[in-house]
Amino acid sequence: MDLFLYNSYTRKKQIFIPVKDDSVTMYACGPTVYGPGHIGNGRSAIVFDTLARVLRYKYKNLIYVRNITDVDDKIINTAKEEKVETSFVTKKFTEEYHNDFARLHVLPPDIEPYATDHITQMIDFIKILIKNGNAYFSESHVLFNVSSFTGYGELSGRKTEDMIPGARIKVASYKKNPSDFVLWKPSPNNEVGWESPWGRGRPGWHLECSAMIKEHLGETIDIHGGGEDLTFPHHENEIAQSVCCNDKPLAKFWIHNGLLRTNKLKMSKSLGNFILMKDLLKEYDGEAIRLAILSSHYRQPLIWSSDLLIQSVKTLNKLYSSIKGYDLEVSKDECTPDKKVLKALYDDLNTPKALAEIFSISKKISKSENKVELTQSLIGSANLLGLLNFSSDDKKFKKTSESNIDYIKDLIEERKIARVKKDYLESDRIRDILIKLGVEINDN
RNA sequence: GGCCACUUGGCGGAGUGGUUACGCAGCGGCCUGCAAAGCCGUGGACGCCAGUUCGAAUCUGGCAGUGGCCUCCA
Repeated sequence: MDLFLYNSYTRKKQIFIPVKDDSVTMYACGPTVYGPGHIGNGRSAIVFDTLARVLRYKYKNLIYVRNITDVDDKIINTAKEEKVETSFVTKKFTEEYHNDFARLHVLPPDIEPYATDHITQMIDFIKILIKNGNAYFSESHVLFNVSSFTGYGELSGRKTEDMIPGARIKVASYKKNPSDFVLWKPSPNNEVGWESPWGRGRPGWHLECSAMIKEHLGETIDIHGGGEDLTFPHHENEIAQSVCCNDKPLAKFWIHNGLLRTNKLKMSKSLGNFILMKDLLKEYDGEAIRLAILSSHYRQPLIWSSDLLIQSVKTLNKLYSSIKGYDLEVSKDECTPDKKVLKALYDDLNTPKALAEIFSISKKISKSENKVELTQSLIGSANLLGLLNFSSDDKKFKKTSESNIDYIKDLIEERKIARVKKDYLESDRIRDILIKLGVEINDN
């Protein structure tokens, strides 16, 4: 079965054929660790994790790289405000991201490079760009000369002359051209920095990805991904740097996930309308959040709401109850994905369609003679989406906070006694309380 | 101003030139002390206006609305 993916670069759905037959390379832009992650960061991680799972299923080898940006002005500013070292900030939030992602059942990437571990590679990268005439030194900065690269703007579909220079950020004096971007910038002695041929300084944002891709995956990779908002300028600049440095295309496929919205507006740190992963995870299980994200196609904008989450919790409970008992008879490696589910996923990661097929298997189980077989197919399919990670005996998918558990257990016990006494008035009263606490009662 | 998306039932959300998507919620039934779950059944939709066509929610054009990007962002 062929895999099709929508390539942002060509704006078409195309058949995916890796550069090397059995080995696939994928790079996704990871977070800048200057603050806690919001659910938009989570969407991106979940989308590329799901794609990685599908690629791993189809191909023998996948090398999936997701970076950590641990040098950046925002990190420096946070450290200043909190009066701590930048390494304290980056360590703290890297850990938070790792925790949040794990609870969303996002598997760790094969390689997770840190920008600060690749300063040498970045300096070498700049040297080549200067030598090739694509970069210049000006007022302690090294800048990429956009006019030296004819392919500039092809990914994002824009021309430099269409853009309004300084529309949001005023044009710096050291730039020859408003579109030029920083490869290296000076650092004062009291800020994080590294020695370089251009003085003590630090790299510009876009450079790390180009340098780390080259280091870990090679000059041309199969898939480069990230949020839609990174298309311009970040990915456009990566292409410019890498193509000019290596004289080869950077990536065969560009994959971008759509942005999350709250009400009408995109969720973003700058607008302040974001929902933190860690806050959401206090109230909902990660699997329900993951289901909520995958219930929409990855390229579509998704309006985030509590209704969506409540629906996901219910749906997940139904899936678990359909395999209740049967899942204990199967081992994970006997579980292979259903053909129709695979077909949906191979069609540009159509997770809503894949979920519809999963529901259809789930519905069949109770009526079927081959309950175990269908359970295997259901679990195998759901696992490919990072769902149904627990056994049906675990109650982890319920929307219940840890602190309530003892109280809930007591209530359930009291209700049992009331029912034995046939005091149904009392048992119904307790059930109402439990329902309000988000606990569903299943008497059989 | 330039460029790019999107618009499907109460809500979420796929897909297709003619036939049930699916999920949640609703309604009717079986089951149950009553519920829930499960099972059976069921109503309800394709932004607006033209065009192409035997037939358009699907293709084409126009319009409207919503959103994104134009050097912070996933």
